[in-house]
Formats: sequence, structure tokens, C-alpha cells
Amino acid sequence: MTNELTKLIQASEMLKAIAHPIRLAIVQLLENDKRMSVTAIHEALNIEQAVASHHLSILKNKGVLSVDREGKHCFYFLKHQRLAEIVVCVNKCQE
Amino acid sequence: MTNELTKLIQASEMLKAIAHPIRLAIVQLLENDKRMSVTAIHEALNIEQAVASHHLSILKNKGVLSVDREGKHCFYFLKHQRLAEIVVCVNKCQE
DNA sequence: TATAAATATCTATATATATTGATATGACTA
DNA sequence: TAGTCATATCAATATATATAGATATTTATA
Repeated sequence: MTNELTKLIQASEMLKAIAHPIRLAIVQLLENDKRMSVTAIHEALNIEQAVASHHLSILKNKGVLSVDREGKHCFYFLKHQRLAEIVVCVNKCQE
Repeated sequence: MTNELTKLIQASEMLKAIAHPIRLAIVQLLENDKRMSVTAIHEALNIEQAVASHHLSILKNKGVLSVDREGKHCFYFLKHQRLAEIVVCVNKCQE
């Protein structure tokens, strides 16, 4: 497999991770260096805890988010702040 | 359904359209206001004609590309030039 | 160590997307 | 109008992702 193809696949995996309504909302929530716990996110978005946790783990596994545990809480944040730009950009392109 | 949710769904549909290796390659190919026919695209990417046509129609249906027919040729181009930024951005975030 | 709070995982079903090869449609041109 | 070039669609199978509910794991604290 060519290097170029590998890059395309990796980039599309990351985009695919973001390309879901709940996960897009999570990325939006974490703009501007915000750090939020699973509980804070599930309450902010009004979704089940298990649902939030599930989507957060997808975003983490695909390199979109990172996590720091502090006691009982897990604080998630954008691994690359730049990724928030994608959300802004795609929102601007909705005619 | 709330207006906010509708926006999230639309934005994620558009991102989902781009989140595929071949379709990402197509968007990259069409940066800088380029216009390319189906044949030119399938040759440039070294994929079957039917495959190119299929992915182009997905991108068109999800609002990523537009098309102009000129005789036998269909020229595809980015509907919003801004969308190329997404590709640049996600590429920069591959560590 | 028993309990509670926070988070993650599992199971099952439903739904969507990808892939491939074959074929159909549309539009010029000899 | 028959042929051919360009593009689109179809059909079938495989693979992946989503959704929801139940339950397990981890950590702190009484």
C-alpha cells in the first residue's frame, strides 16, 4: 500500500469519527481549549451517560480527543485545537 | 426536531460524504477552483470509471460538489472552495 | 470493605455504507 | 442512424456503524 493511500485512509478515519451529529456536538463543546468530564458532556448534550462515553471513546481512538483522569473524573479535550476549525468550516458551507 | 439538531445532522452528512479515502482524494484534486471531468478524475486517481462516477454522485448529493455538463463531459468542482480547507486541516492533525 | 459515583463495556438488533462487475443511458460524430 | 465515447445506475454481497439497554469496572470515601 502506498504512503499516500495510507495518509488518505488515516485522514478519512479521523473525519469519519467527527462525522456524526453527537460527535460533532462534542467537538463544538470542546472548542477553545475546554476540558469536560463525561458527566458534564452527557448533561450538556442531554444524552445518556453510556452514549456519551461510547462516542467519546470513538473520538479518542481516532485521535480526535485526548483524556486526563483526575480522581473519579475523566476530562476530555481536543487533541488538536485546529480540529474545531473543521466544524466551523462545514457549518459555513451549509447553504 | 430542534433546529440545532437539524444543523448538526446536515453538517455531519456533509462531513460523512468527505470522510472516505477516494472522496477525500477527489476533494484534494479539486482544490484551487479546479474543474475536472469524470474521466480525468478516474485516470488521475487510477480507479474504475464506475467507481469515480459513484463517489462523485455521493459528493454531489451531499452538497460538496457541483457539476456542469459540456457536451459529453461532466465537469465537477467544489461547491464551496472552503471545503478544501477541511482536507488541509485534517492532514495537519495526523501526528 | 461496603457503598456510591463516574466511566466503560457488552450484547443484540437495526441500519447504513462499501465493493465489484455488469449494464444502461445520454451525447456527440462519421 | 449506427457506432462510440462519457457517464450513470443496478444488483448482490460484504462490511461497518448506530442504537439501546443492561451490566461491569474503576476510584474515592464512609
